[in-house]
Amino acid sequence: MQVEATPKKPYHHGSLKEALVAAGIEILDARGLEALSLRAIAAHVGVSHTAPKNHFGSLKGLLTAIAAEGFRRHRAFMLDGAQGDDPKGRQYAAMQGYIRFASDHPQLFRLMFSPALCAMDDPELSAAAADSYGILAGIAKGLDWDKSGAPDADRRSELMLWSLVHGYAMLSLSGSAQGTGAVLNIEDIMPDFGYLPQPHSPPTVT
Amino acid sequence: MQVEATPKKPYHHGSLKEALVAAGIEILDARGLEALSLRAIAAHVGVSHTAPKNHFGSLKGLLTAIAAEGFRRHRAFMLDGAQGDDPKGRQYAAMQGYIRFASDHPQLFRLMFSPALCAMDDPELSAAAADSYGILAGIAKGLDWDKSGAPDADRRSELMLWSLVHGYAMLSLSGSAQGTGAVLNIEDIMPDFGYLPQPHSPPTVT
DNA sequence: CCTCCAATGTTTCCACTGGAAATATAGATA
DNA sequence: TATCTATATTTCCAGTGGAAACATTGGAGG
Repeated sequence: MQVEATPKKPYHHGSLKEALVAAGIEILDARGLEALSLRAIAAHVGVSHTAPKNHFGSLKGLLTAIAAEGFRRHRAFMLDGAQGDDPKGRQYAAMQGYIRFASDHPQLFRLMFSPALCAMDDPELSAAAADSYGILAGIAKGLDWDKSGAPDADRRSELMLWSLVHGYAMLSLSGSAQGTGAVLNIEDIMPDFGYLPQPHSPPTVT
Repeated sequence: MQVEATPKKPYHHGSLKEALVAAGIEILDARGLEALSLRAIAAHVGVSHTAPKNHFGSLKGLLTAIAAEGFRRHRAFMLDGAQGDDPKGRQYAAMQGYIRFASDHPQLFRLMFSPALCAMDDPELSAAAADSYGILAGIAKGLDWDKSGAPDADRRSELMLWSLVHGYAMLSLSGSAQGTGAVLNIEDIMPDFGYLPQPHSPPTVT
């Protein structure tokens, strides 16, 4: 080897872990789940396909980290616009954020709930998921849907709300629901929610 | 296992199409989605891995046919036990059947709603899915959840019910819901459904 | 009856995948 | 300075789905 005209690329990337997760989400949004191969992600960062193993162990480990980041952004979507004075307005914005995240990042959303692709029991992933769920649980408490007075009424209200919203999002992504292509709206499944907030732009998630 | 006692295996299978779908569902139930390869299905039937192409075009075509059969069995689960006199009892049994199918055949259920794996616009698949959805729509009409009097109130009631049940099933399969491992119960998300039918055995689906 | 044809399977190949193992590099530490 | 360790590369391998050429068979027409 003789002349190295171009400045040499450092052997060590420096922040490969974060770069791989970011690259994965980019590929996911741009080319979908089928394009999300270990080699594709590595190439996107300019690294060999075995480099991720040092940081994530396996492809599943990397996908798990991507899903965890997905939950953090998911949470950001729910919090976005949910900062007003009106409690009901905040609830509406959060629920709408849940749905909007699913329709804006369908592939990432599916990954986040695919136990075949990521390790659901991973500490980082379950922590991020729990943070996201916490917002939803707060809203459910406000709604007070299960009036049975049972000791687990709160938990059941949460589960009802979560099932309703999650099912709506999933069915839309599956192309099974009739509203395919249309903009998802929380009022489609909660007509008595009865609150129309101002339109807003997506949150800036880094 | 199709152990044939006769010495000579015929060159032509005779009913490869049906056999492949059946084999696919068996593998799905026994070893999960990751084991469901074209080669595995073909080997299970005792045929080369390129034979399915004549009948299904590609792996996606085969998976689509498997999903369609899944919807037919899904419908059978909802109809099972929904033959009594009491309308509310029939409704309960059908909803519980929806959930029971998901927990009995989680991998098949996921496949049925995975647009990345099967062609949702396939005529056979969408017809089977529509048949299944029809039962749910009938129940929604009976519930009359959307009392807004809007012209699309029926469709919205259907969507609400479907979202609720589907979301509950999906979250449980994802391992995200708290009731992981527990037997799914429709009353967990519909506490006011207020009807407890007799226990029954799964339907015999062929 | 025979011939040819179209349907159905097989063989062989190829590009691609994730992972294992040995090796190279470079920053940190003694 | 010498080594150690984390990080990244290279090379290999079994497995995947699909394309293409070939083989087998049952059936439709002469």
